[in-house]
Amino acid sequence: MNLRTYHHGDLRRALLDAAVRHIATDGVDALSLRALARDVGVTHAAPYRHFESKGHLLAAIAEEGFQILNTMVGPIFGGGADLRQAFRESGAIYVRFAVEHPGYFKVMYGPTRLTAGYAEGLDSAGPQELAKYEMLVAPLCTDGRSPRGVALASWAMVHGIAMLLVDGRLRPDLFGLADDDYTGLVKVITDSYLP
Amino acid sequence: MNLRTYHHGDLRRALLDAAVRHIATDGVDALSLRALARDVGVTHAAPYRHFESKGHLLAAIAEEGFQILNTMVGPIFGGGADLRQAFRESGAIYVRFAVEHPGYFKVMYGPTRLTAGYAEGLDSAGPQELAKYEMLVAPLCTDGRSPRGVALASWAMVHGIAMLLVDGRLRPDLFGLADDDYTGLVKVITDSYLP
DNA sequence: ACCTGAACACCGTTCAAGT
DNA sequence: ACCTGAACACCGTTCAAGT
Repeated sequence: MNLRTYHHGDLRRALLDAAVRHIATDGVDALSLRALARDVGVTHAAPYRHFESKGHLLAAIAEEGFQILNTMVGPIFGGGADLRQAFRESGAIYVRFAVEHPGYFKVMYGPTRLTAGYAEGLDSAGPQELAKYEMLVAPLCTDGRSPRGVALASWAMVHGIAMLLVDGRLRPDLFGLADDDYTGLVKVITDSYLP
Repeated sequence: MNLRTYHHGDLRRALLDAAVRHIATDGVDALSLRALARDVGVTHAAPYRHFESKGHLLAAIAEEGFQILNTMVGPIFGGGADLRQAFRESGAIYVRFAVEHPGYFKVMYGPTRLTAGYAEGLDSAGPQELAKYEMLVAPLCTDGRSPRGVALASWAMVHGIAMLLVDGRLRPDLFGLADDDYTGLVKVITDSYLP
């Protein structure tokens, strides 16, 4: 928040932070590079010294978001923790990330056209996550169910909840829960379905 | 597609159709009222005789979309059809609607800010669907599972699949299926989870 | 190396004026 | 009743010029 060091120093960082903040409240399609530049105290052309285009800025945000999500989910499966429990917890963390970092989530899982093609590997971000999930869940599938099917079903379920929450289309109080009790929401669905 | 009758006749209809077509291919945030007017062969100010704003245009599209979806899902649960089977089928239809009418789906389930506040009842479109689902699924919950939980879990799952497909983030060929075999994808998850 | 200022081709929206 | 044309305040992007 030290605005003075931003202008000379790390304009790139300042732009990324401001963008994430704007997107969290107003959505990604309302983002304006010019407004961003104004907020950071710089001319509307200055951002182009750090990002080739608006799309490249968004791609950089998506990349950071996936890194953050990975560092949140990674430790869950580490060590000798109960795999069944870890699997449930990973879903809650996915939703928690979405709700607590909507500025990242909306870019990561918005329309692919926003980010794909502007940075390496973002196009396959979905399939990659799915493959990871599949390997993790495989040991739980002792009853003949396909690991890939279970991975897809649980990813879709958790992703659906996250999307509906972030878009303001689902509120925990519909289930008699506190407004910020998204973990409770996740428990509602895991109690119905997850292995 | 009779362009001559559009100009005098039903500009409103022409604008809605053109918008759905544009959104299907380019996404909702790339939609331009001026480009729409150009496509239909009319001045950029003409749409304002039929819609108060871009938001009202989008809200009208969302309303139409929910009507279409309802007429597709409604008959599934009618009559004495097997409820279990109907429940599975309704999920496939939700996904089919999304994939075959992405121009509608992207507006209906895009950021609420796009449509909420521009037309009656759109704000609660999500919760309404959930309540309907809950009533339909209740008779299936003979094992003590909460109908609301089952409704949420299955809605989220199916919605997640639809979102990932429409955003181009999930392709059926990841599962050895044909590129347009979204029904197969739905079967993959129902075989893992649905009651 | 990094930022500015003017410029270009676009937007959404408004409004007087035309038929 | 419905559409036009000019106008306003915005965009994203480019580029010569400044330090």
